[in-house]
Amino acid sequence: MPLAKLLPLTDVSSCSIEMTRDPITADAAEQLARTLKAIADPARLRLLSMIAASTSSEVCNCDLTEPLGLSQPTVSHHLKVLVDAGLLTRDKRGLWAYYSLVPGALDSVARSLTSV
Amino acid sequence: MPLAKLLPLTDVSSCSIEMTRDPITADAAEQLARTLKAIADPARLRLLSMIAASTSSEVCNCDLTEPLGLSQPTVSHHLKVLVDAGLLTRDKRGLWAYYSLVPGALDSVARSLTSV
DNA sequence: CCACTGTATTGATGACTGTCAATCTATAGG
DNA sequence: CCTATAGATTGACAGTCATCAATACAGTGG
Repeated sequence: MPLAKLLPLTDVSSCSIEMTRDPITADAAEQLARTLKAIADPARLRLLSMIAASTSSEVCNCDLTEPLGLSQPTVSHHLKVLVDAGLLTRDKRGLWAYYSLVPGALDSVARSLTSV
Repeated sequence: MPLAKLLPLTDVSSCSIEMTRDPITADAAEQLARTLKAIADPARLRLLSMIAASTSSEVCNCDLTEPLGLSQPTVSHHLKVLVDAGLLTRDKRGLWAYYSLVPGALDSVARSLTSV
C-alpha cells in the first residue's frame, strides 16, 4: 500500500497522493497537448528548423518543398497545421506565400514543458 | 520569385534558401518527433505533471488511475509509453509499481525545442 | 495450495493522421 | 482575355493511436 494511502495527511476521503503543488489541469493539458501534437512530426520540425535557420526571417513555400522530399500539398498541409497552432504566420504576397516564426511561440512551449 | 533564387550566393545548382546555420537533420527530426509524440497527449502530460508535483519522487500506479478518469489498462499503457520514451522509470516493488521522472529528461526536450 | 489484488498484456474498435493525385483559386504577364 | 504558375483544398487510402473489456501475470496472505 502506498505511503499516501496509509498517511492521508490532508484529504482523508480521496485516495490522491500528496502534492507539493497542484498538477496541471485537464484543460491546460488538453491545450498544451494540442500545441505539442502540431510540433511532434518530423516534417513539421524540419519546416520550423528551416524557417528558423534561414537568413531572411521569411521563407517561401516553394523553398521548402524540395528539401523535404514531400509533395507540395503535403508541405502546404504541414504549414497550415503550424499556422493553426500559432507557431507560424503566413504572409501571401503575389503568387508566393512567406512563412515566419511567431516570436517566442516555441520558447513558450518549451517553458510550459519544463514546468509541467 | 523568392530572393534566394534570384541571388543564390552559395549554391547555384540547388534552389535551397540561404541559411545562417544548418537546419535540423532528418534523423534528428525523427528522433525528436518520437519523444515529442510521447509527451503530446493530455493524459500523459497529466501523468508527468502528477508525478513531478508529488512530494515523494515516486508515484504508484494505483494513485494515478482514479484522478485521471481513465481505466487501469489505459493508464498502464500511457505509463509504458512514457517509460519507453525515456521520460519515466518504473520500479516494481511487491504488487505496486512506482514511477519517477528521469532527471533532466523533460528539460532536455525543452532545450531541443528552443534550438530547433 | 488457494484466493485475492495490483499491474501488464492482448484484442477489438473507432477516431485521427500523413500522404499523394487531382482539382481549385488567385495572381502575374503577355 | 488567355495562359502559366504558386499555393490551397478536396478526397481517398493506409497506417497509427487512445481506449476499454477481458485475460494473463506476479506477488501477498491465509
